[in-house]
Formats: sequence, C-alpha cells, structure tokens
Amino acid sequence: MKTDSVFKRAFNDAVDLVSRLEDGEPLPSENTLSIRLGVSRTTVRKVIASLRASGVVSGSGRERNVHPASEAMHRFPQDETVPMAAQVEERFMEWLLRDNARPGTAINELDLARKFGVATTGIREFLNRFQRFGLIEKRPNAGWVFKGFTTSFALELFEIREMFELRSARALATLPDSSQHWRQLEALRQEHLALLAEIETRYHDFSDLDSRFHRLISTAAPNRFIDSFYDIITVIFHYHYQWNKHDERQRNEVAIREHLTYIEALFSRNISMVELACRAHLSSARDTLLRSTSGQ
Amino acid sequence: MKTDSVFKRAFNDAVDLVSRLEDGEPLPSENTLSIRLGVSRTTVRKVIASLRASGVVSGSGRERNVHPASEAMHRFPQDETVPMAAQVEERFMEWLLRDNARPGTAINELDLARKFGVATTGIREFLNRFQRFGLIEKRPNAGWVFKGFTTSFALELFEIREMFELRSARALATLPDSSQHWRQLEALRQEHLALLAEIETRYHDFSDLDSRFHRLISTAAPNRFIDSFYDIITVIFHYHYQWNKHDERQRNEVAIREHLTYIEALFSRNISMVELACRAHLSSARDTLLRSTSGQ
DNA sequence: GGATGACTTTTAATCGATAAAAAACAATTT
DNA sequence: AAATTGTTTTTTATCGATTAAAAGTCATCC
Repeated sequence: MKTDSVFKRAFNDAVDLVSRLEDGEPLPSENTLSIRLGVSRTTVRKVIASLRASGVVSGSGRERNVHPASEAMHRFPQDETVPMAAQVEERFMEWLLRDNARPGTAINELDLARKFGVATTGIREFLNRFQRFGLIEKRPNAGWVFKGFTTSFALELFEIREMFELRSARALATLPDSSQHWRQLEALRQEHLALLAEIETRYHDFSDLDSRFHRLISTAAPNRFIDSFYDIITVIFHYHYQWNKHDERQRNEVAIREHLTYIEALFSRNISMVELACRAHLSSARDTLLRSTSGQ
Repeated sequence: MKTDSVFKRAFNDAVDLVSRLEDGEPLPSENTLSIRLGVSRTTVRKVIASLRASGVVSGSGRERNVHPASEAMHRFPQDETVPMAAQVEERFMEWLLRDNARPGTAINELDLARKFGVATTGIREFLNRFQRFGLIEKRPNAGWVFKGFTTSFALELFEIREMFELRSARALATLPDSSQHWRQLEALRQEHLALLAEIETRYHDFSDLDSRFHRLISTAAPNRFIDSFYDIITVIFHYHYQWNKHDERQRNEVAIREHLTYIEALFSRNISMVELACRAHLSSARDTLLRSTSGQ
C-alpha cells in the first residue's frame, strides 16, 4: 500500500507554520493551507484532524484556533516523510558508491528489494528511471549491470557538459542589459563573495551555490534536454560530494574563485573571455571528479 | 505472470532455421541453438520439446533429427512474439499521435492500463522510461501531462541534435585513412546510390538507412549520452514517419541527395564543407518535422 | 459567494504472488 | 576432459489487490 509520507511531511510543515502564530489566532482556511503546504484539501483535513487530536488546534468548523505553546507539538521523524521512491535512490547510491563500486557488477532486483526492505516493483521503477544517468545498463530478461563510475564516464559527462555550458554562457553574454538574468547573476556574485569571506566554516554550502549558478546560466536559453542533463550532473555531484570529502575546503575555494572570474567575464560580454573562463572552470571540475573515478 | 513472448519468438526463429535444413539432418546442439536464437538453454529446451510435439523434430537426447517438410510447421502469430513492454510503447505512441495530441492532456495510468489491457505497473514502467523523451512530465501523486509535440519541442530537439552531429562529423573527418569508418561510409554511400536509383518503389527503406547513417557518424567518437540522445531521435522519427506520409517519396529523395553531399564532404576531410553539408541537411530535416508539430 | 463539512469517486504508490526465463549445478557421453 | 543433456534454483516480467492522496459533489453556513 501507499505510504503516508505526504501526510507526515504536510503535518510537520503545518506544525512549523502554526508555531509561528500567536496562541489563540485563527487557523488559516483549508484552501489556504492546501496551497501553502502543497497538498490536496483531503490531506489538509487529515492534518487538521491530527492537530486537533493533539490539542494544537481547538474548535471546529469556521471557529478553529491555534495553540502553538502546547507541548504536544511532536513531529514525525524525518525519514517517515520521504516517499519510498526517494529512499530507494538514496540507499542505492550509497550502496553503489560505498560498498560495491566494481564495473561489471550485476545488479539484482530481488536482492536490492530485500536489502532495502521494499517490493521489487519499487526497485525496478527506480532502475528504469536511473538508467538515463548512464551508470547502469539493462540486459532484457537478465537484470542490470553497473557500468562503473569510470574515467570514461566522467570524460563523456564533461564533454557534453562543456558543450552545453559554453552554448548557454554565450547566450547569456548576449542577453540585453534589461534582462533579469543580470540582476540574478549579481546576486549570485554577492553570495559567492560572502561565502568566500567565511570559507573556513561554511565551505559545505558551496555545493548548493554551484548548482544554482550553473542552472542560472542554462536558463539564458532554455532547452528541456539540457535541463534534463543538468539533473544528471546535479545528482552525480551531490553524491560525489557526499562521498569524497578529501580536500573539500580547498577545492571549493578554488571553484569559487573560478566562478568569480567566470562571472566577471559574463558581465564583460566578451565572448572569448567567457569561453576561456568557462573552459577553465569546467576542466578543473572535471579533474576533481576524475580523481575519484576507477580505471578505464 | 510473465508472457511467453520470448519462447514464441524463439520458436518461430527455430522453425525458420530448421526449414533451411534437409530432412533427417541432426538438430544443432542446445548450446548452439541458444546462441543462434539469442535465448537461454532453458528456453531452447522448451522450443525443442514443442518442435518434437509437432513432429518437426524426432528422437531424443543426442539423437535428434529434423523434418522440415512436415506440414505441422506452424508459427505463432507475430504479435504474440513481442513482449508487453514493447507493445505498450507502440500503442501509446499511436494513442498520442493519432487520437489525442493536445498539449496539456492529462495521462491517466489506470485509463491507459484498461485501454491497452495491461496492469497499471506496466504503464507506469513505460511512462517512467518514456519521460526522458521530453514529451511528458510527471506531477507527483497526480499523474502525468502530455507536453505536446510542439514547435518548441522540435526546435529544442534539433538544437541538441545539431551540436552533437557537428561534433561527431568533425571527429569523423579527422579520423586516419586507415580507420574502418571510411569503408563503412563507402558502403553506406553505395546503399544511398542504390536506393536513389529505385526511389520510386523503395522510398520507405530510407528511414532505416537514415538512422544507420547518423549512427555511424556518431560512432566516430563514442559518448554514451550522445548515443542515448540518438535513441530519442530514432523513436521520434520512427513514429513521425509512420504518422506523416505526406510527400514521403519526395522528402526522402531530397534527404538522400543531402546525405550524398554530406558524405562527399566527409571524404574530402574539409571541415568547413562538412559543417556546411551537415547544417544544410539537419535544417531541412528540422523543417520537415516542424511542419507536423502543433503550436507554440 | 467563498469557506466548510461530509461524503463519494477516481487515481497513484506500493505490496506480494506467480509463471517464464535465465543461471547454476549435476550427470552423462563421447 | 570437453561438450552435451538433465535437473534445480534464482531472478525477472507481469498481474491484481490495497491504501493514501487527489479530485469532485453538494448542501450549508456566515
């Protein structure tokens, strides 16, 4: 059966929301909550019912009030709020990167299902979606093979990445001054400077900034296939960062400086400078990734 | 339960194979058949058992003989030899392109399952795989939306296609004379010429030749992400050809001539000529596709 | 006339079961 | 001993059922 992770996440969000209100304030309407929590009214009503059962909300119908001080404001544990499919991804990446990284390893649906405590259909669905990342391959009627987080994987990934990014960066550089992008880019530059100033303590925050920066560039000329490729990059980097902590602070500092040069180049509207800065940054990012790949 | 389409296809192939043998000849070994039919020995044994039940094979163990003349050499109907997953793709594309092409149309798993006579899991699996084609989008907990076979879809597709193809064509043009590719390219040129000579009657054969030609170019510098993008192109074109028969003969003739120019350019090793010919061909292919898209 | 309550209907996420196909193992035969 | 056949075990493809969530209906209330 379906898990109730949607309800639990909505419940936790509702608790957060209520705790920002004063005791006795009226509860927002069901429709309002539905929009704010991003779930249907059906689920909102379930949340309200639970909230009332634990005393956080009193009254009923049009007369509902909030009591945030209540000690009963428990939350559901984090991992009950994430749907099975998302958990599978996490566990699979962990399994792939930590335990079992050999290229050629057979991936067994039944085995994974048992390991992760889910039905085989959940695993199949995940593998089918994950296929596009280029790390696994299907043999009809005979399971999946892990192709390995190899050097050639990283090289192929970065060849495409460079093509796409150069094309987007050029498009950005030719955008009119009136475009919103310039303001957003300036804001990102400030974030980079702020992060650089506190690099010693905040260096983990770079991963997110990095992703937002490159995604901004790609929005200069939207293309669904490029966006979808960025999903791959994002996921690969996300897990790569989690996995390879070596030299993290220093690597990130270097990357921030490269980004700043890249941003300067974009503001200059000088295409060859943009290309230079873009290539320089990507090739250093590639080298970082290459250092943690295995053979071939 | 699993359908036995693998068995049925293998059986039909085995019948074909046997019919090329003389009456009384020994049946090839199980291992040989397993390789030739592309299935496991388990399935081969099942095929042999069936063949024997209908009198096409006599004897047992190491003493098995073949009787191709037998009238009992019936075959399973074509559509029982294709696995459910493949049938779903076919039916879905037909549904998409013929009946129901409006952008924004909601795609309903249950509804499709009923329409196609399969379980919902089969539909889900297909939609998850099909997602990467950029024609549908998932709304978590609320089904899928068809984004439409729109002008912007075709433009975005061709933007990527041009990037990839130019890059591969350049790589091909700089391959050493000793490379196998030149021989394969020459063979393809001959096929083009042969097809052109009989264009009036054989124009449908172009689709396959087209696909093989572009795939050959992409093998000049293999990259899994590009290969995977070619799968998208191939499928889109496959169904587009089936759907839009307008002017087919003439369109294909034009395309063949463009290919021939493109091949000349490649043999000349002159990069700017290659780029010119490549761009010209792709832009004419794009225009063809654009003519059958809907708004936006 | 939008918000609510109390339902009902429809749809998606997830599970577990079953038959087909593959793979592994064992017993022959040449 | 290598190739071939016979037998058993494991794994994939597919189904149908169940619950959560979304969507819809409609009467009622302020």
